[in-house]
Amino acid sequence: MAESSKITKGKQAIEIKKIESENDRMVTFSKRKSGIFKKASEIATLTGAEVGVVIFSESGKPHSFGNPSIEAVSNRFQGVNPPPYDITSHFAKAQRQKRIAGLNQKQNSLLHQIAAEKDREKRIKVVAKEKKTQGWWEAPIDDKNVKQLRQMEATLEEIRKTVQSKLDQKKLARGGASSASLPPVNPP
Amino acid sequence: MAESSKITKGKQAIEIKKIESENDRMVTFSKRKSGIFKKASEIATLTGAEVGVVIFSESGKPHSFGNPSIEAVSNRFQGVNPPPYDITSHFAKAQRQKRIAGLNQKQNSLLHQIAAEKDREKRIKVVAKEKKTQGWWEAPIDDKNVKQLRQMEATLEEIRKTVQSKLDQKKLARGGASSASLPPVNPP
DNA sequence: AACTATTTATAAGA
DNA sequence: TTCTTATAAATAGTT
Repeated sequence: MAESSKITKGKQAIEIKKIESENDRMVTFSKRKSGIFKKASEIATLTGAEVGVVIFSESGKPHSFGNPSIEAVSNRFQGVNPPPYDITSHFAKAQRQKRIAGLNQKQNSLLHQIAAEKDREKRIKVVAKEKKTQGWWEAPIDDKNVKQLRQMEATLEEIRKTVQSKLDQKKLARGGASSASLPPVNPP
Repeated sequence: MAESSKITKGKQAIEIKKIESENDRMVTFSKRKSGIFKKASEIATLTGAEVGVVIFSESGKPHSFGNPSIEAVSNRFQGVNPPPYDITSHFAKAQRQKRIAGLNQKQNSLLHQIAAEKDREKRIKVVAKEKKTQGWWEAPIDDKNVKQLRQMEATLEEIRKTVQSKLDQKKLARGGASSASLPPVNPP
């Protein structure tokens, strides 16, 4: 057939090196992330393996996938994993009540900690800006630390939301592999 | 050409469900594991992401891949990623390496800890079934969130220490009205 | 482990 | 973001 009859060039081989265009980079990230998560899911199903994948996008946003692999690496960030255990017994119910109470405590604790960490981040920034006079005996501070803190905050925030959600529902529905990605957290 | 001239059937679509034959399962595991690691490597290079993958084969053996390294990714998650930039002082560099070495010694790779945790988890479940009078923090049977929270708390605590250390060194204690030290984390 | 014949993933484009 | 198309890449079945 004539070349001109082709609608698109279709997939072309690309060199495996950082994609220059930021937009293309993000598109590729999104597509390939899905691909990897799918593959991870498949190897788990096909071979009975347990899999955990964590990807920090360039912006520092965490994306993860975990197969039902009990808790292992499982969606610790997203917390979308449901416990498929029956809670029919009277005893189990009581047990659950206890746990919820515990989560409530932790909820408060988490909020407090998040706030505290954010406050510390600010102070780190200040210190970093004034580090001109830093002496050799002082531990260097750089932007990397701030970035890491943000990641931790984002992760914490996601877990917090999950916990909050459970508290709101007051129930642990089963469901399984919901979407692996989620609408992450507020950037600075 | 005649169909019979084909040497093999080539790749055939398969259903995504556990492969019955143990041998086939292992072969598939091996092939797909390689595929996933390759994909993980590529997304990291192409998009500048950081990736960590852990796969527990059916036999329980952990296989991991990480870019920059599985340790780096998991350490980053724990907030102790070594920041290798703009070092103005030769001595500061050494000093920091010291500190990082210390932290690394105290903290094992998160992902590998999880590997070890798998076994413990099973035992906990067994115990939980027999002793149903435990508190929620004792990880009763189906709670994944508690574990997540505890992990996060531990991580936070590490970051806190690091940050606190830096602040102390900076003598930037500031009338620190903000949160005191967050201590509890672990219930009696 | 190597080899095909196909299926699957995905780069480009819309 | 989601869909389509053409093609590159991965891999199931075989040797």
